[in-house]
Amino acid sequence: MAHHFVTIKDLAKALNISVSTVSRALRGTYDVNEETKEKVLALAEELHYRPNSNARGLAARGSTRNIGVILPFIANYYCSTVITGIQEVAYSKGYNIVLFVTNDAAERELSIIRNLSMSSLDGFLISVSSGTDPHRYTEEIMTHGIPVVFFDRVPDHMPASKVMQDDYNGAFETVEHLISNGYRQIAHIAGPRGLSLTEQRLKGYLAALTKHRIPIKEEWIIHSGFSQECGEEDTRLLLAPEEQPDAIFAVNDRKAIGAMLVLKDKGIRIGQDFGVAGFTNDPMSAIISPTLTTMAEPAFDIGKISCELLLKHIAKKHFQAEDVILPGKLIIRESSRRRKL
Amino acid sequence: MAHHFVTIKDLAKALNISVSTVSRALRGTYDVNEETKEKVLALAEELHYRPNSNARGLAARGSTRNIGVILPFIANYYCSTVITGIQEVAYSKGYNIVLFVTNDAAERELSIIRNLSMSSLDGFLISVSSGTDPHRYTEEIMTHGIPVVFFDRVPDHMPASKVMQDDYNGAFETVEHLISNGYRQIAHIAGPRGLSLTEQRLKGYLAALTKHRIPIKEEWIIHSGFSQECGEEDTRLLLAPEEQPDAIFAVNDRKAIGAMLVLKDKGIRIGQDFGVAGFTNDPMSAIISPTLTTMAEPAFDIGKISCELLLKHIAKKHFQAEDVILPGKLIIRESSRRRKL
DNA sequence: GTGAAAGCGCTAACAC
DNA sequence: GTGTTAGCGCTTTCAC
Repeated sequence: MAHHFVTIKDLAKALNISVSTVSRALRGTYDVNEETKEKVLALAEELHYRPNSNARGLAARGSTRNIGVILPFIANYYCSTVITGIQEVAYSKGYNIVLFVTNDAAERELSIIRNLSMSSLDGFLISVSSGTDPHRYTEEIMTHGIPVVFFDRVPDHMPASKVMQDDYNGAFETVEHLISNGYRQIAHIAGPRGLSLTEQRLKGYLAALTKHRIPIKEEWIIHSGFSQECGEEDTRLLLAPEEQPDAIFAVNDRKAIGAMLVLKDKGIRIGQDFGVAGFTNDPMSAIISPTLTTMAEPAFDIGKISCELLLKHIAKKHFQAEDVILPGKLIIRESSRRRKL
Repeated sequence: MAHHFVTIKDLAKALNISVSTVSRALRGTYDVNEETKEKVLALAEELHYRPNSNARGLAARGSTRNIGVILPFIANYYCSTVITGIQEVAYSKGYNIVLFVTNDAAERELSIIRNLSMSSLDGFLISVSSGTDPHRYTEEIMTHGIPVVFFDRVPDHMPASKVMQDDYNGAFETVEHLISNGYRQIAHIAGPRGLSLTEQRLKGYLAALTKHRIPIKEEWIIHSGFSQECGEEDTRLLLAPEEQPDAIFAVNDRKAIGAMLVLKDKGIRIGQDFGVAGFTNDPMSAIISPTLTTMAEPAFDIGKISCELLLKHIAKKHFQAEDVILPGKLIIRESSRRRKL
């Protein structure tokens, strides 16, 4: 399979000029005769010349046009939409994306990072896994001076750019919406502890209750994973005691849907008797019946902007870390529309 | 940013041996003194040595440990699950995946392939886009002798390995299930023409009708895209004329869900009055009410097996193209359970 | 404006 | 079993 690709040497030989001129012409460096340049480009086109990115990356630590994306999952609406956004920008700028999935496991995440061939990647887009010790990143990646942008699940106290949705205000607005629709006993089924996203949404929830002078009940705040099953379990726990909530604000739509399934199973009328609101705007939320009120996250834009920011960092050697916070949008649906009281 | 990574030269110098010995020790070639080998490995570990994959790929056309994955979308259940399967195998074998998304547009697909730096990828996993001319692939990729495995959306008459679900039998079984539950006027909302997946599911549908001596009505077979909106449109078209079907077999779950939304909107009782069945087993199908009967596709396994096959091809120079067809599993839910007649 | 040549980090003959 | 050396394809001084 020792197939020979066209190289700049081939072009140089055919045109009877030197490889360096070909190289310069190909990359559009200015001090090249317009005429030779065009000849080179034409021949390259004709012969289907493709630069060898290994050689390019190797020579003088040049750009490899590859960026690494490290995230916990891909098989869910939010993550795959973020990647679509990343991909859109990367494609338009001629970058390839190299995908690493951690399965939300800290060890796997670390092993991936440890075994990374940094030299072949120009930068990283990272969404950290749940139990991660983010300071490992400083050690492992950032000491190499490779640009990193964190998105969605960002670590605290990290001198790197971050792109995220407005978790705090999103939660605040959603809970306030529940309150304004007459629900008072609002529980929160939260994400895993230690994730800033979990913390911020919890804070938003607490702030909304406080603002409306609704007492906070610790036992109505349950931390667990992000899955639908976790949502189901949390909800069963909430419904077990004598005193029950009359609404649930879930950290994401999958958990909200889990909650709804349990509520429906118990014959509780969602909307009328019990309010439910989620976070994400997963297409499922518009399919389930009753439809689910949710704080829509700008997933595509998170991906797009993260990638743009990273590319900016890659372009200029000494960049300033930047934080970008994108607003969400409350989508009001049936699950929170209490019948006139 | 001119950061210096540890190289084999550094290791060689520190150990006072030659680079070739280091190189051999690192890759576990056998004719190396056990003792020196261990010393090298220990030092490499200590100094956090990482092989430079550019150099590796460049030198003697060695393996780059990168595989390219080209597919139409990622933001849906099926595709993202396939990628998860691919990723699982790639990770365990030390391969990276480089992702290319065509947005199901033939021009973009072609442009991606045209601009690929083949030299940095050891092989390709491809699911073709809708309007594609698959013979372009022969020309563009396969002439280079790079291993390719097609999955899910595979082109016909291509001398390459293919991994797919059993579309024909899956459709056949699903339609037969509808028939056995008393539905007789079964329409098919199909995928875009020209895709083997579309053709096979259509053939399965036709075969089931034929077997049960149910006349085929051309006007009850509608081709369009794969989206939920397409499902809605197709269904409106089907319900417009005087004579209407009493069941719909959809090429995928998103279209089936689109159909259900229209049916529900018209007050038609799904299950009792009208049967619906899909294909995929998207989690949505278990969420929608009534729940959707569907032919579950082995998405994760499609990814896993495709990747294993590709890696096998990469390992042995002269491989035989292989076809793998994975069975689906009918998941019977409420949308096809006709009340006792 | 262009060419010659060095070298990026690694592998694979080829010697010994 | 180990060292020497010649590239892989490209970029980039440094001459001219």
